[in-house]
Amino acid sequence: MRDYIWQRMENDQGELADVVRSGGWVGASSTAFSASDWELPSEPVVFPPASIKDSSSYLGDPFTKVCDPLIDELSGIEFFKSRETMAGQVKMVIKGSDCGDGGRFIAQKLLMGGETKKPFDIISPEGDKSSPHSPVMSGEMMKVSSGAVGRLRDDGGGVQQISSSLEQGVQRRKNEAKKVVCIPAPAAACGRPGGEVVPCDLWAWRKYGQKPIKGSPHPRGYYRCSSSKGCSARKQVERSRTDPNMLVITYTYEHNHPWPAQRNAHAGFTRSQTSKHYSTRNLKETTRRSAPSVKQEVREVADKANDQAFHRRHDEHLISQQDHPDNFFTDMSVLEVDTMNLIFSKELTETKPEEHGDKALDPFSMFY
DNA sequence: CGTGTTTGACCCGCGC
DNA sequence: GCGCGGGTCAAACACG
Repeated sequence: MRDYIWQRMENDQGELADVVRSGGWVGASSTAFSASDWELPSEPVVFPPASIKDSSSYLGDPFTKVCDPLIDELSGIEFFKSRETMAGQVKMVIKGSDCGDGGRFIAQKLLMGGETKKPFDIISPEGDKSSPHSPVMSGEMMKVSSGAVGRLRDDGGGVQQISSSLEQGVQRRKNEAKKVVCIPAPAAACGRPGGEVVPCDLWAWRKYGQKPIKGSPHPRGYYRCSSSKGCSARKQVERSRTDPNMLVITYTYEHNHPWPAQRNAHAGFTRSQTSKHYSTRNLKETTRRSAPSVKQEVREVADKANDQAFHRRHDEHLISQQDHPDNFFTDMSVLEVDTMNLIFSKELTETKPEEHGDKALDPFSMFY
């Protein structure tokens, strides 16, 4: 069983940094918050690291109910957060990432916006009783910087109610809680100077602007969440100046609504992926298929495959719930990852059969 | 009609 | 105060 370990720390200046440790989290030093901090280890992390059992800062087994499990509504994968007494530190264990790319996907997914919550509410011992299906979102991991706390937007009228304080107004952009994700640029976007093929991240985004950036040959695209009216979540997409093959996605603000059960703006997804300028009509026709029906069908196929895989493993005595409940549990999570693989494979098969066929896809590829 | 993108104009923070 | 550069607005348009 392998897992990534995610750590968010606060440095001496009160700034938050996110660190992914490939060799254990204990003693990890905080770093400046930059795009590179979000890079995931090339190799999955074996959990628990050998050092962790001897660490006084390790508060318990995150794979037990000591920590509140958080369930990703879409994939069903459970995540666990481990708490730590030291102020300003939050640790998260991403469970069930058996394969490197699978874990990579999951970790990426965690960065994609979040439900609006008070900082660190989600890691209270009691959990979030009001939201039994609390999806794991980046916002829950993010401690909003001091300048952003209390600055709200009016969801109803759509009128932004940024503080009228001059001091806070000046700091509006300065103290914005941001998350930066670096991902490989979709192949289709390579060599395309005029725009980007924006990776899909399950939220619905609407592009509202694009600007050429000084010093960069590539423009920056501005997107806002279109899943919910009044949601202030934003993201910016641009190519890395140092590595044009990488996309730098910056998330600002947080989603003020749960993860959309159905991607209501699936049309947006398909249009962004199959821009009218760069796609064929056939591709657009296939992707226009209604999202709910596809998703339901995919889910059934995935569940069926999941059941078969489970019974096969069980029959082969690879796992035993009675003798090794923990192993049983973790293996189930692995199966859920497999399920996710099937889902994404199915979806892409629906849209691009000539490219993907029935081959199971790397779940990370759904960002393309 | 409701979703989206495009794009020029405008706003605003920030350095000088 | 001024100008630059980044971020946002909103009208026009595309699409099914």
